[in-house]
Amino acid sequence: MAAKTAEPVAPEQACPIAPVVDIVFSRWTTPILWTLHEYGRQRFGELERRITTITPKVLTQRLRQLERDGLVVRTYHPEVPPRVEYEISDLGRSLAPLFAHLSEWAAANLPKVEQARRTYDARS
Amino acid sequence: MAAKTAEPVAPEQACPIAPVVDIVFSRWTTPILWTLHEYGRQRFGELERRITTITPKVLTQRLRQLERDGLVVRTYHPEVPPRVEYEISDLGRSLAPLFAHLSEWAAANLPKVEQARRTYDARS
DNA sequence: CAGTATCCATTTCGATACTG
DNA sequence: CAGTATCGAAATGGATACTG
Repeated sequence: MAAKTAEPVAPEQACPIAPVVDIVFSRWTTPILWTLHEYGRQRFGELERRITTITPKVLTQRLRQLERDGLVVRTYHPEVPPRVEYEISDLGRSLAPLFAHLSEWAAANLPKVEQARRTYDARS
Repeated sequence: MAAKTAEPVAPEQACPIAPVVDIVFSRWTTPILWTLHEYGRQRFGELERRITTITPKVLTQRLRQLERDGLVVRTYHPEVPPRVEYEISDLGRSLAPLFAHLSEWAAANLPKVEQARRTYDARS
């Protein structure tokens, strides 16, 4: 908090949480993780139906990313027709308290954000 | 967690934290909030130098958004040359515990994510 | 100093069609 | 069923130059 002169730092170092934000809060990841946490192990099509506005292409991309990061486990059953199941991993589940914390902040403060927006939009 | 049949819900409703994610974790917001929290009230140019890779255009856009959402306070001093100061608001400061929580998760689990990536990239 | 304006590159997205 | 391929639209971002 001291008023030092501005000393440049690497973009990621300017914010220690930047890396985790990229992993956990990139587009579509929270709806996917939330759905997997809420409804348990499920198939590609179920996810697709529950997250109504996502397209299969994007859903695949995001699931691959989450799988690569170890937050989601993909299980392929070589049957005909093929069956694939996705579930949240232990690592993914470890985010639950964080998401709960976020929910609490939202409940307490989202109305304030909305009020701030109304005030801002009203002036000017 | 029950295995109901997939019932479509609105995209935001598929994930209750989606709205707050948009507000708090959209691009550049965490580096900006972090810098304001870390170094206190400061001018546009200081922010620009500390967050080395951001351009003035984008910095302005994000600061406006944060101001509108009530997370940042902008103070204009009508002098010559003009002086503008930005500081984090009480609402913005209320995110500190959440960011700390995120830091803790990162410290404990980022290595696991990196390991998962190495494993994933090694196969296939 | 604190931005704007403009132009352009890149990424991301959605729609659609197709396949093992 | 669980994706992939392809295309084009759109949002976003960066570089640069300029201004009250």
